[in-house]
Amino acid sequence: MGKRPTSHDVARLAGVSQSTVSFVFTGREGISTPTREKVLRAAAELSYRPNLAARSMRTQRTGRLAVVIPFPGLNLGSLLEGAVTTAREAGYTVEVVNLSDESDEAAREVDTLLGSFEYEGVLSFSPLPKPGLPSAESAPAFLALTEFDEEMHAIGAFSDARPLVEMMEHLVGLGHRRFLHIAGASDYPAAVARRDAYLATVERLGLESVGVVGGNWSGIHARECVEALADDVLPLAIIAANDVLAAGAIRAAVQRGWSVPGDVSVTGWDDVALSLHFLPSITTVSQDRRRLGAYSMRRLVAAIRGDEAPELETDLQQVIWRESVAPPRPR
Amino acid sequence: MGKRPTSHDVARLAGVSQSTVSFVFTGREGISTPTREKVLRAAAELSYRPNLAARSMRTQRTGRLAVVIPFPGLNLGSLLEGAVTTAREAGYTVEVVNLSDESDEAAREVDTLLGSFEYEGVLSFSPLPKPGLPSAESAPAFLALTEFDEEMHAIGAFSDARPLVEMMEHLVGLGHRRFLHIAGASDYPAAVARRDAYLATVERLGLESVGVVGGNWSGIHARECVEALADDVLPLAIIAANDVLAAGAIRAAVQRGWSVPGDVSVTGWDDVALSLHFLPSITTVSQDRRRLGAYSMRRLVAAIRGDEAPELETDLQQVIWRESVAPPRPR
DNA sequence: CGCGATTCCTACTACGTATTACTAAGACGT
DNA sequence: ACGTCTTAGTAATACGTAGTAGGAATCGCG
Repeated sequence: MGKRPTSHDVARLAGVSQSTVSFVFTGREGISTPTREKVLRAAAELSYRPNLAARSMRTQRTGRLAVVIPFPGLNLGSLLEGAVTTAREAGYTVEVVNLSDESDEAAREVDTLLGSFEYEGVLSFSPLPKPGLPSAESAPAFLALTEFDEEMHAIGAFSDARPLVEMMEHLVGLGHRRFLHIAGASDYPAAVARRDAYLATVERLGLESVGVVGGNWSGIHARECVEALADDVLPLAIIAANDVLAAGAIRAAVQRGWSVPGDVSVTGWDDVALSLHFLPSITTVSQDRRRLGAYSMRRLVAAIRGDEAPELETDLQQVIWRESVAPPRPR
Repeated sequence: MGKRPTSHDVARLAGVSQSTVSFVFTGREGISTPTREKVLRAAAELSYRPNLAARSMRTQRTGRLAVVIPFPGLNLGSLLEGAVTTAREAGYTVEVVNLSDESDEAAREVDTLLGSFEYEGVLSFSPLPKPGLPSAESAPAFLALTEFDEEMHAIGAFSDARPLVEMMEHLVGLGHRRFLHIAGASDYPAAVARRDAYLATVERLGLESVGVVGGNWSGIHARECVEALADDVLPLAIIAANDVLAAGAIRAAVQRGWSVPGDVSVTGWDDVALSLHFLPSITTVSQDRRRLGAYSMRRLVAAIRGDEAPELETDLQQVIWRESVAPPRPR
């Protein structure tokens, strides 16, 4: 069982020079069709594949990107899938990295990542420690999905809170006036964006806000927040940053004897698999995570190549109306 | 803003030869402490990092592993995280790959993956097309988490169905005699293992089985299966392969006017976030997915190095008893 | 003091590719 | 027939590292 074949082996078998083999594989012109086919046949016979390490050393390019995955294991699923597929189409391979949960340790890891020259770009699905960008000098192109870009636009539509506004306006249309927001962890820009959108909408429409509670992604905590509400708060519309928070809220409300959606309407976010089967099923925002991942990867690749950023896709999120929302029952 | 520093640059700055720098970084003995420190100081000043492409070309090793992620985006989360962390500790980087959803296309992709010499090992979290292993000659070490190994033991405890037996025995202890299994997709070994364990337990304890239904991971389908049950099937214990299936089953049961857990007890699997807040909360099997990922990666690394496989960890799964299970109500 | 053993370091080379500079051989126009 | 242009290929080289072979100085020991 010999060694891995090289372009020299292919050249010998095909009766040409190594340069010719290389030209065929890099697609350079000036190779006649018969020669090209001879080379390809020889390569197939030896099942030759270019040595990427050698190529990378020669071209000074790695063709590799890093993806930082979130620590709490926020459902990656199709997000990663979309990103990987897109990267491959662009000729890149994707490596997975995760950061320490200790903040300063993580900051150093990010620096190492950027300064390592191993990656042409880094895509982060995780909130990054504050001093993330600083040492990015001759560093690789960089994009953090969950961060805001220089124009303070949330990148990747992850943080696009417009569906929240749509839900609130709909609830107002149904007759709701009193709202509560259960927020997510504040180091997630998406959570901040939703909270801001909530406050702005309350202001704009002149609604009554019982408050903004929560501040992490814990369903238990959401329960406790609802348990702590005053008895006379009904009817109420609860805007949760998350399906988990929404589920906790619904459970607490039902256990207090409140009817959902009769007394309390609740909305979530993410369209988690169980939301559809919940009792009542949860009104939520579904995300096309695959396209979301693909979009952010396209954006990263464009940044690396110096192309202009691809247009922000707008229809990546969609409100799914379900049983947990209804007009407030007159008391 | 020059070029990336090389070991030659470090050597020049430290006043030693390039070999010495290399020796320092590969940890070879025979370098005096003062010299070592001189080199390290110079390296730090230039913020030198070894060029992995060059190293890989020299050593004929890539130090890279591939992870195949499942197509439907089965929750990866901490699974991937555990695997990546373990791989890094072992000195490997992890690349993510996903396969086409067309089966023969995917088979070719797997072959390419194994024959590419780019990876020292491949870990699959996804069911692989049938002819997965064949051309693995001088191919890299290989491990498919969701597959069975040569001894027909399910690898990685993913397919370890013992908690299912534990749940059934407990239900029998509560007084249950009549069972139903809602199975998962049969190309997932875990689903097959659970179904087999169900059938074996029914046989062993002499229980009445209403049947094995399902066959995919759809909660809607689970609903339909429960809706199709006869009226006189109560009391009943439903063993679902999944929390989603369990949720669908509960919803259908409640909508038929059956009490859960009064008339019907239900169990799931996975301890999805919403299960705790469901009404009733769902008895399920929690998995330490992080350790699961770490374990499978350890196993892969051991296979690559020719070490013997690490012992199968047994406490990776644990039954979580919740409200959806109770003694059958006398009718 | 002689001589092998040990310690510490250096010179040099191979790894497999992409690419630049070059050459040989036709094709073409006058 | 001669010079020029085009086409199709080859020879040679650099990329940055790890490791092999070797050399110089020091040490140990009788």
